[in-house]
Amino acid sequence: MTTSHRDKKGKRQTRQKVVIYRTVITSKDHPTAEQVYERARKELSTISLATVYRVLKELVKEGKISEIVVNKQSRYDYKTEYHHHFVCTYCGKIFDIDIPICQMARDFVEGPGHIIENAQHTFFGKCKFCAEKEKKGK
Amino acid sequence: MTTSHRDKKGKRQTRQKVVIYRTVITSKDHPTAEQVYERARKELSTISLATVYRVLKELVKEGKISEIVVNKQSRYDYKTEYHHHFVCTYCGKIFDIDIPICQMARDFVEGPGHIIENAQHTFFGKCKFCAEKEKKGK
DNA sequence: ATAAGTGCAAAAGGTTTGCTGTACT
DNA sequence: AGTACAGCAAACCTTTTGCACTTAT
Repeated sequence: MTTSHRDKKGKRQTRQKVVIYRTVITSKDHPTAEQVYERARKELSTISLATVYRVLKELVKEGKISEIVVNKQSRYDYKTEYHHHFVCTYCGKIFDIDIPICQMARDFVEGPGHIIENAQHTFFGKCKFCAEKEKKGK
Repeated sequence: MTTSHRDKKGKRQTRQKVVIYRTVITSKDHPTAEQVYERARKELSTISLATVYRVLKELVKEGKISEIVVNKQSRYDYKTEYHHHFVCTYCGKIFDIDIPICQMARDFVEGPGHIIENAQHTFFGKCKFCAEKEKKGK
């Protein structure tokens, strides 16, 4: 029996998947699907946006990358451990807030009997850099 | 000087606004814009969806209602005090989790100098009722 | 009277999908 | 060989917008 490049579910290894995965893993700025597409295109110019969407969704389901939603738009994150985000509504940048979900919040959800499977905790506001820029501007 | 029904910004009081506001205030289930539209239509059948969208946005900006986003779709909430939400991914129901933002999380954001203006903290999972239903089903 | 607001239909923006052809195993 | 996958364009769904008409003040 030869070594198979196909996973348990019959998924195949394609050039597109490799490029998309590498693109996300090397992007530290929470890119949108469109941005992943633009970056992946530099390596594989014939790739299509539909494929990018399909592969991103597959990678998320497999737990290889994670997805966050900001302004009703998906963004992809090479970090898969849970963390919060801070979104600057002035410059658009997204900052990782590396803390787990607060235990009290968790208790308030699980206390009534709900089962947490996922969470998304996002803060919005003015980032340090935009705040400084504004101060100087005056 | 007569008492004006117009607020500071020259906003007028219309039947549409009154109906939409009342609809949200009396809806305890975090309705979508479409649901607000359907409900408002029972009182004012000629109202349009565009007006519902415009008025909801205005009410949110004025702080009279609040908006949460679930699955990239806006939902409206009569409660304006901050709270978290739990979304059941099995039945779609949304539950209020009445706790403020954890102080530690806040400190982790403000520590580096960011300024929090808003937040949205959502949990996803299986609600108490769906969990019970499943247990009985076996 | 006049400017804000409404309704309608079209457009926008992000994402998904059907189909046909391609390529991994 | 046979099935999973890719590319393309069309469809989708929610939300926004331009325009002409209406209405609150």
